[in-house]
Amino acid sequence: MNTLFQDLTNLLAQNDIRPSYQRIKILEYLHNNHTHPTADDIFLALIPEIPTLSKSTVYNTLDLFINNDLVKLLSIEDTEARYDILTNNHGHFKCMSCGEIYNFSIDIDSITTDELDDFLINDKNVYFKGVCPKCQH
Amino acid sequence: MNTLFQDLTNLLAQNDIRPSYQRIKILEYLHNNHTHPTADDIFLALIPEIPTLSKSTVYNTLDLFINNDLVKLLSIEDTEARYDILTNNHGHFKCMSCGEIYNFSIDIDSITTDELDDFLINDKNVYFKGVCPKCQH
DNA sequence: AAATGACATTGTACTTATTATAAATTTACT
DNA sequence: AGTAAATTTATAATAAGTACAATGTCATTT
Repeated sequence: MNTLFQDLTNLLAQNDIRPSYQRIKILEYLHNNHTHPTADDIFLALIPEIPTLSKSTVYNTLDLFINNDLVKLLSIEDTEARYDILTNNHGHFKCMSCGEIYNFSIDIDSITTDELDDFLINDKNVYFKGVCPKCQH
Repeated sequence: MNTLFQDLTNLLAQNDIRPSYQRIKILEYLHNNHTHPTADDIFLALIPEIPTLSKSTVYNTLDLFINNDLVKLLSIEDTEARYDILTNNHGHFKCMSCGEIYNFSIDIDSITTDELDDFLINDKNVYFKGVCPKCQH
């Protein structure tokens, strides 16, 4: 059958999150689309399959995933939040011309400073901005 | 007299920005307050001195400063934009408990990857999130 | 298997940061 | 001083996100 669906169901259960259809579908979308979607992107993508889906559910579910470290919130975009399923360390580059957000691999753990020795660090982000190759002419 | 006022006036003139009273005052506030203020913080701080000040002017002026590389836009905060007068390389730490944003020195130039060789990089940001010493108990 | 209570989803209304726009004011220049 | 351009202001519009109450769903107990 659909083993991804089953895997994601298990992943949710492992995190003590009741694997509702909406939650699995949202997680599945994030798993299949590493495009740093907005909440609205996710909503619009799923509405054909789940016509009753509410935006509140999308927001609630994303918050739930963030609090359980399944999903990471990106603040690279000024106007609206973007979401990224949690993967290995990587930075994000935003093209100021076309708006696309690219991943690039980087060892974020190695970025450190003894000025923060007394701080509890839960999350590290590296954001670059500029112009991507496609937009350089 | 007030030499800072004069210095900031000159700084604006050097960047081909007409040094209006509002612009100088907004720049002065950012110079004196490295607190990563929101547009509203700036507006509320200046309204006693400039009763006619409009929020549009604050937004317009901040955009102008950003486009002239006098001010940097921080996207560490999800809900509203924060502004930082341009200084040396440093990262930002946001305490998720009290919301305060701390600076820490870091050599951002040394963060690089050959994956972005063909990208034009204009801006690099390092954001950490966690709990500051004051809030750890 | 029905009842119960907890949890999840939905829809609506609301809040609020930001943007757009047009009018009014100020400034620079002839 | 008069005029055009730049700047500021005020208001209205946009849109992301939140709050909340009502509805629906699920799991467990009896």
